[in-house]
Amino acid sequence: MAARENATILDVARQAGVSKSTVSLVLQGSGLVRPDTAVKVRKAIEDVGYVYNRGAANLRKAHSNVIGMVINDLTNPFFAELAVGMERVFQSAGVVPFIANTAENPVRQEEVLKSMMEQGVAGLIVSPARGTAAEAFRRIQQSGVPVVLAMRRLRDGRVPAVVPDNQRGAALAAAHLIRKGHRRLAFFGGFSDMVVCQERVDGFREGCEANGVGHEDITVVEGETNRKGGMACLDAALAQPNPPTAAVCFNDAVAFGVMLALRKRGMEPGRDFALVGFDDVVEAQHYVPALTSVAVDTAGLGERAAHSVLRMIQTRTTSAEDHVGAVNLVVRESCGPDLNVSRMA
Amino acid sequence: MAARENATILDVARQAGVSKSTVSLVLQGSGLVRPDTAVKVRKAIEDVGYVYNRGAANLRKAHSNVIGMVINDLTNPFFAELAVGMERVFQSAGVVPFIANTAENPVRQEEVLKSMMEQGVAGLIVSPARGTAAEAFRRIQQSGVPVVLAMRRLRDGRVPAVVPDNQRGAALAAAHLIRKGHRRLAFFGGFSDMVVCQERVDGFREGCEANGVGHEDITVVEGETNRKGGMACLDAALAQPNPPTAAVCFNDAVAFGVMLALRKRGMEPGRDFALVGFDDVVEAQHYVPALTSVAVDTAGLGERAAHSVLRMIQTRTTSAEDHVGAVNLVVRESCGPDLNVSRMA
DNA sequence: TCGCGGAATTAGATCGTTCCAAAAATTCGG
DNA sequence: CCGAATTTTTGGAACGATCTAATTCCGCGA
Repeated sequence: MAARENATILDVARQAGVSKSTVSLVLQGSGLVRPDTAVKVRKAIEDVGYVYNRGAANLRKAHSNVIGMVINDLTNPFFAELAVGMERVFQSAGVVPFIANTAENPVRQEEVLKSMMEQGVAGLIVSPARGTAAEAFRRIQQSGVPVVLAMRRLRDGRVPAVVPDNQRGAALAAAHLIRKGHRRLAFFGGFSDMVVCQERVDGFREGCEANGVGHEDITVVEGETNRKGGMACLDAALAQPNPPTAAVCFNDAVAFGVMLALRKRGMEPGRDFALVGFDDVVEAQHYVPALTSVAVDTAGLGERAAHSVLRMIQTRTTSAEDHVGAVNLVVRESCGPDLNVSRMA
Repeated sequence: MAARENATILDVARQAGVSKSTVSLVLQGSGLVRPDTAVKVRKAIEDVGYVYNRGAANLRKAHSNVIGMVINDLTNPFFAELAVGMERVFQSAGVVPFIANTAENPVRQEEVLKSMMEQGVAGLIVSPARGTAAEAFRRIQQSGVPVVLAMRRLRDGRVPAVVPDNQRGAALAAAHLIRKGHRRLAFFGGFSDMVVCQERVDGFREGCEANGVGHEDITVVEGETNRKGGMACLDAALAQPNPPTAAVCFNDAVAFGVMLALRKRGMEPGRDFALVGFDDVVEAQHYVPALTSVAVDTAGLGERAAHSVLRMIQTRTTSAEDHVGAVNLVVRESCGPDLNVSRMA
């Protein structure tokens, strides 16, 4: 009755008048125990206020029911959404996801990963911090814990990843801007040491070339992948002799930053400068003007990643296929109406 | 050398040529072991690729180094920020925070809490889902695990909470609108069964009365605490015979929703309808028009809550003082210029 | 050389669970 | 009513750490 300080399986056994083994059996829902005994045990569990000690259990069990989600920036709604997608899958698999934030800091990430390993996670989903070396995961994989990267790939591709089709997305965006009549384009945000960024820039270049915009009319401005970075990019780009009239942004946050910077200069996004974002976060459709963006189905990718780890855990392997998610351009208002038609490709 | 499948303290001991006890001592940084032995052991740890098994350790240790953070809506940037504030504190205390999301669902919350308890958390910080009963925490507190509520208080105040001064915040907001010349005010969003909401509505009423706006000129519209809820609230309010000209919103998300709904009707936020938000999320300053909002120092509250749990863990108590954080009104553009003084209510 | 005291190390019990093999209880056919 | 077959239940040995008390080292003064 009176919930003891820390009741164990033994206390439950005593209370129910059975052996600890029987209690254990009931706990894992084994069909071996007679129904009325099970009922008795469950009642005893209630009565003594027993809480299962997973730590002790994991000592014997092959693997735990926790999966670690290590995310590089929880404050970006984009990643929060990714997390939510994964949670959905895990929940129905009886797995508990523990989320941790690395704040884009590789050192912190190292600590967090260590912690998760110590905690005995069955698998890991990681959206790696900028500057993460593949090395960081070798150890983990070696000890048999499956790792799946989400949203960001590593240069050394030994770690399976679930990512959107960055290249195609950026190409679509570039093509759209050119179709609108723009001839001098820029890519804003990200750093060349991030694989995602490289992919997007590559796609952007590809989209430009394919539509008749040459190397000399392209500017790539590196910068942080948040609002502040976006503002800086715009300033840098407009300071050039022959400034671009439109930009594909590394992500929506950068695009929002660019909008801000434009307004600050008395320019109107969409009319005086065209913008395409990337990720299509919820905010994109609510901004004024609504942001044209490359939609990547974040939650879907999250689910996919979750399924991947689950399968890897089951099959006891640490390798898996990469998965590249489809993207599509959601056209809204941030690229304005078509520029005049007199221009030819 | 070759990292074994799962090296234990014993393997390390063997490798270093000492006993497991010595290794254990080194692991917890005891000064009892001779420095060169410690070095030898640490090398062995590296060599065999040992990972500490916290589950096993917790079996003997008084309490673990994990603290659970249970959050009701991770996709709200507001809560993400709260989480980040807490993490900062925990990190420097050598504690690892595990975050879980309840998606505002009490059932899910129950599961998550159970999981955390099973995992042997040393403490919990919870931003409770709507409709949480104090009952949910009785068990947990009884078994000696400290719980601190963040941002939301429960009706039955047995659980210590760290919350902003909701009442004062709402009063400030109301006063501001009245000072701007508004005479018919509304409160948008939230439900009367949430304590936070009650507090804010109370403060709103108080602010109105104190500034000469009477009961009959006040409308309170309940609704979800997100964009969608905000849109619904505006529609409901404007459908009234003598509609309000300004509103205090339950939070910024609601305010953003109201802005959207206004635009949809061809009305301009700030000019045709004044708005004050609550929470002052980062987006608030970036919207057009920038949102006037009640700033609550989210990260600060997070830190405060974190410190609270830490202290409770140390002193082995499950009770603590509530803490009410200061608020202040950040005036931006969403309330427009002062209305002209000639008009009367 | 011996004994002594403090520093460093260690054996062994223990934490709360799972799993195995074996024991006990039950069912059933003859 | 017996024994075989089957269903339930159970004791005891793990799992990988910590902790306590005991043991071994080591330098040093007598």
